[in-house]
Amino acid sequence: MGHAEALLAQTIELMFFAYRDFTSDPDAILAERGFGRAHHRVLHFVSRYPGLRVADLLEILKITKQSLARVLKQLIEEGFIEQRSGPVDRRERLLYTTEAGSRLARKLMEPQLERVADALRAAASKGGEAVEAFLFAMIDPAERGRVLGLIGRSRADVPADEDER
Amino acid sequence: MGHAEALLAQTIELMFFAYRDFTSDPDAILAERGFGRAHHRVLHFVSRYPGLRVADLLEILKITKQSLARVLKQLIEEGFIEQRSGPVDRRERLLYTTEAGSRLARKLMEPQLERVADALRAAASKGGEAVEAFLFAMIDPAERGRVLGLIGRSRADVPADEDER
DNA sequence: AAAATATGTCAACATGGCTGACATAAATCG
DNA sequence: CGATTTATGTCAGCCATGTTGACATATTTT
Repeated sequence: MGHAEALLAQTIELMFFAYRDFTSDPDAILAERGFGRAHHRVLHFVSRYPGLRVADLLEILKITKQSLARVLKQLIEEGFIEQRSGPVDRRERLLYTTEAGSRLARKLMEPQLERVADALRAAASKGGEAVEAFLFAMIDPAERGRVLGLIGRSRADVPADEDER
Repeated sequence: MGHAEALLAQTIELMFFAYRDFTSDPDAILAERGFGRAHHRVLHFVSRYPGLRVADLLEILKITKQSLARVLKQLIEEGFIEQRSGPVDRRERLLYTTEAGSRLARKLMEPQLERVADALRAAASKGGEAVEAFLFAMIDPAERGRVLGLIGRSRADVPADEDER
């Protein structure tokens, strides 16, 4: 594996780690309510884009109607999302969050906002290295040493000045 | 939601889209062999970090021993990964890819390498906007219009000059 | 010799993907 | 108008992959 490719492979791994930790905060909150990550995704997009149709959600999430129906049904039954018929095309069911839904969506997004804000701040000054710095900073602070330790095992040119910020 | 926060929320969504598509290429290859994403993760890390212990994998993947054992067992039985006892501590089982395992890991990584390389190229010149450009470029080209269309619905300051590269 | 550690294994369960078939209502087309 | 297409819902059932908790074994450490 060449030098350039090793850098790319590292970025692949940073993607994994960043996403792993990016989802961990909301997961913890969801578990308290008996919801899962699938509920979060639906609630998030409906909250951010009110009036979304079922078909829109299917395209966004890239899941099947059945998978979506399961979680959407629960969110509706438990009063987090409500539907209205499309004013022009009455076959469409437009999705909106209820007051409770908005609150939960907000609560779930909060730790992610903070994580992303921190990561962007860490990446801002870095110019060309902005991306790696960003993804690295997305990883739990407590986990960064471990990730560096692992990544450092395969190669030399790790952003070692980046640790434990 | 303030202006700055809307930008952050967009980045959260880009993280989702980028990861969604980042995993889609290997998923398709894995499906042919009856493997899933979990197999990929194990194979990838063992391939990149030969001699990894089971405990290391557990920490990296943040899954339980049982979840790991299931897929690891299959990878070993089907001849993609082999174990050797630790030379110093014989309780440890050090994991290595076989020749077939290396080939598969390589094949799975290839589309991701390409995607990341493209995305980094797209982000390189962008300075402060490097991160968004990177994540955006991680999304399937065919999907970018849809994502822009969606994201454009909530806000104005979208990187609209970024589309269909 | 006892305790701690690394790993494996079992049973059981939950979530969230999937397929394929079929139903309904509404819109659109010829 | 009648036929077709579209948007959505729903059912049964399957599979992958996450979970817990208990327990077994070999090996190392104390």
